Amino acid sequence: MDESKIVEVQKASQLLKLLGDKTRLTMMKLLQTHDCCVCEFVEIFKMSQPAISQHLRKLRDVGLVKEERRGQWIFYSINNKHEDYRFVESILNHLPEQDGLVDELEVQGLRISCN
Amino acid sequence: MDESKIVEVQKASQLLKLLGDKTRLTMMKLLQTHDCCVCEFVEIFKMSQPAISQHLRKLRDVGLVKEERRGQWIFYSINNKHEDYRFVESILNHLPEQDGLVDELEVQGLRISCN
DNA sequence: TGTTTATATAAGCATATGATTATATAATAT
DNA sequence: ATATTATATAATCATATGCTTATATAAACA
Repeated sequence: MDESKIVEVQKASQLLKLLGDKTRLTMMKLLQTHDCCVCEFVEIFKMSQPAISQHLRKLRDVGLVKEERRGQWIFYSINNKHEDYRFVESILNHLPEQDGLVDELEVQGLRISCN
Repeated sequence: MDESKIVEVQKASQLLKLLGDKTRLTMMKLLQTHDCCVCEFVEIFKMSQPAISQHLRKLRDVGLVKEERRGQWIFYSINNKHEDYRFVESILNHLPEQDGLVDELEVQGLRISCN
């Protein structure tokens, strides 16, 4: 009752279903602190490139993430302008940091950075 | 980061998947304020009794709800002792009250009350 | 220009999900 | 004891989901 922003049940269940997948939920948590490109996700999740692309598409289709080309890579980032961003954020804030996953990439020299 | 209780991603995604269904999410929101029996849900959701029973079973299987027999009815209630109750609660708190659904039952004389 | 690299999309497939119908169980009412 | 009422479970089925493989696209590079 005290929560800042009200989300209609229909909308909320749609968002929860999207987040109700381990891969996508981890992606979102990661994106809270790091923009990532597709190939980084492929490494992190040890999952095929199409599989990753398809998860990102679902997140993008509802506007939870944005894509932006940087050089030869396409980077994904959290869309904090999303109408229900506060709702999503409050969920992600209950999850443990996933920075370790990105750190591993760094160690392996697989982290993409193009600023 | 400021959220009280940390939920592992695996566990969180499982819970979110459960809540990522309009019927179950509404059930949980309703149960925040009213214990309900199966036949009330059947009326509220205009859904078959087995369909309702199966949704409740999923919620019960992960311990989000408890069941208790009262006379000829079996009432369901929120299990606020659930390990991740705070997490779930914080989600439900973003949703609009669903009391109207129970009020309708009352009007139709279909509200079950046995105290 | 042609090749490589990064990503997206399409088609196909196995499994998961949510509903239905039919039936079982268990308490209540007659 | 039997019938009724409330609920659960099982079997079935259509649709959704998430992955794979194959292919398209589009920028970067030689």
